Amino acid sequence: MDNELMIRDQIKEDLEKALKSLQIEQGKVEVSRTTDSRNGDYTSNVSLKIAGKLKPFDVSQDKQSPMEVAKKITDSIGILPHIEKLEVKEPGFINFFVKNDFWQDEVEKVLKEEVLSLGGPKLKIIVEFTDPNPFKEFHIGHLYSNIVGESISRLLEATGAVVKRANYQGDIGMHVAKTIWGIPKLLDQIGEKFEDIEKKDLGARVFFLGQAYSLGAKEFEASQGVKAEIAEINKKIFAKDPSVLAIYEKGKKWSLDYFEQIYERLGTKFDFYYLESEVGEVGAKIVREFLEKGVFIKSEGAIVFPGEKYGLHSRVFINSLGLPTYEAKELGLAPTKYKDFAYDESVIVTGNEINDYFKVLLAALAQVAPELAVKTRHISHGMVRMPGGKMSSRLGNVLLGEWLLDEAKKRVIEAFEEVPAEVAEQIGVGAIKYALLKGNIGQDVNFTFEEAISLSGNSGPYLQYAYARCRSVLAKSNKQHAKSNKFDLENLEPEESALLRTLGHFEEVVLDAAESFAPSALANFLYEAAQKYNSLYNNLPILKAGEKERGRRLFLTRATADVLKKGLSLLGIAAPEKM
RNA sequence: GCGCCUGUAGCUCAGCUGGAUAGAGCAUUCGCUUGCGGAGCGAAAGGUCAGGUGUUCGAAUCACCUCAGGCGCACCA
Repeated sequence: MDNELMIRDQIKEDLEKALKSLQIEQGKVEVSRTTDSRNGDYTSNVSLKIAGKLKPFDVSQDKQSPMEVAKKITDSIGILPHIEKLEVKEPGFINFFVKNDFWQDEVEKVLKEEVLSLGGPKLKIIVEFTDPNPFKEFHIGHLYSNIVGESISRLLEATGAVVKRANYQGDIGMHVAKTIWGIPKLLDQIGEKFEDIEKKDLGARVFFLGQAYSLGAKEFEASQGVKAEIAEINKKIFAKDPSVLAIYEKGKKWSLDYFEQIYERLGTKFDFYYLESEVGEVGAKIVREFLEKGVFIKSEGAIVFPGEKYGLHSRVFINSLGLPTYEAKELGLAPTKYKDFAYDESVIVTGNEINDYFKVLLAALAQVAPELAVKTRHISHGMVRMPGGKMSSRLGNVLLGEWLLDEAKKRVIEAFEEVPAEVAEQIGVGAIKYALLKGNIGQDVNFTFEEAISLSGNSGPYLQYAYARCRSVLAKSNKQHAKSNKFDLENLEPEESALLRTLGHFEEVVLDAAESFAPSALANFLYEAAQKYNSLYNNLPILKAGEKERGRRLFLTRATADVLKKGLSLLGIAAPEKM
């Protein structure tokens, strides 16, 4: 998009101008998309809002009627370039009907762009997401975080921002100590030696670590003695004690290599990796420095941030052993990121179970680095729930991210006939991504394979199928027709008009989705577009239509394919040509 | 106990910076193929927007209360 305003904003400006010329004071004018095409393309409720506050033009009345105000406004607006007609409707809405050729131009603009670019400010934004922990499982929560973070990153890029992806991995802390404590115990239980484990493939090795963690975590809670042993191991890990170092380094590498395999499947490439072991000391230093300034206080041998002062709760930043907790590490992470990339905005995507914790953290950050705190934005997502109960890595009944991907692919292969493995992967991963992104990210998702894959309806495969169908129609068309853009826009069939208008809103929807960090807004828009195309496809001939209609419908087919492909890509979903 | 989030059709969810007749998908019932991919399309049926009070010309949307569920509340992350 060039510097031109979006039509919605143009209408807004026109309304504001009209109000000014009528000498009506009104701060914000709202213009929104209509839900019913009979009411035009855009509507404003401005006269309803202001009528009650205005002095009557006519002294015989004690109030302005919204209808009258709306009429005065529309008279004052006059004729606008892209507007077919203006209408005032009870009880006082002003409806704008946009010309067909404007929508055609909008759609063509999108078609011309290789990559969608809304030409917004080139903000520097760092987006942190996924954040799995070495020595623990990569579970479906991490998968969700990755899918949300990747989509948000792509949406922000589309607006013109320069986005860097960051991944923060907890390679040090109590969970690591629990795993390392659990390793020899687990080896005993299964009657194997560490050397045996080393010979296994990567997935099996990482699975072993997860089991060891689960064992350690269980015993940690069950026994005071074990608790002390694990705390001791934790101290040794921080001190890089030779008795634990070798196994620590090996386990860490296994985990990180394994995570990398999953990122590749998901289509994420991180620009920065941060490890807790690296930012821990930075954070601890900050805490000690601000302990003297009174931001932090000592309590029961630990250093805590007194959150109650800010209407929150207190949290430990440095524990009584002198080791930084996650909180202190996170405090060190903010300036470390900034050193790598002087961001305008820092977005952190996590599960919503740590919302309150994050508020405390941001309050602490506001004390030690206010300039960074104001740039930081926490986006949280809900839990992925599957029929069959809760998951907990502590109890060892966690659902692995890799399992979800494999299972989806397997089911795609079963359900589809003769689908190449590569396409099955794209459909499977796309199905999962779409299922997780089509709802509000802040809420929990009830995930079922049936809904995500095998059923029709609002699903990834439905959108991919619509795309593949468009490609198929285009492949069978005369190429010259498919490329000509000039055609008759008079007497559009309802299906054509509805589709053209929907597609024309693409950029507006992407912008809104990016601004509100809501991939679901885009997902639902794409579904609407696919539905409208399918409706046209089923009700009107395309290739066998008359000359005039064929050109027009092929253009719409091409535009639908393009919007679906670009839109799905912003959700991180591939669009196979055939499926 | 305190804090945050959630409650919309049988089920899963959109809609929430107040606006026009509350929308989809699944499931149920009926229909559409001598045509471009039927994994599709069309239609029917399905609602006390948890309940109550308030604010407003107008409330699913805002405020307050009640009920129900989820999550969190100091040395895990």
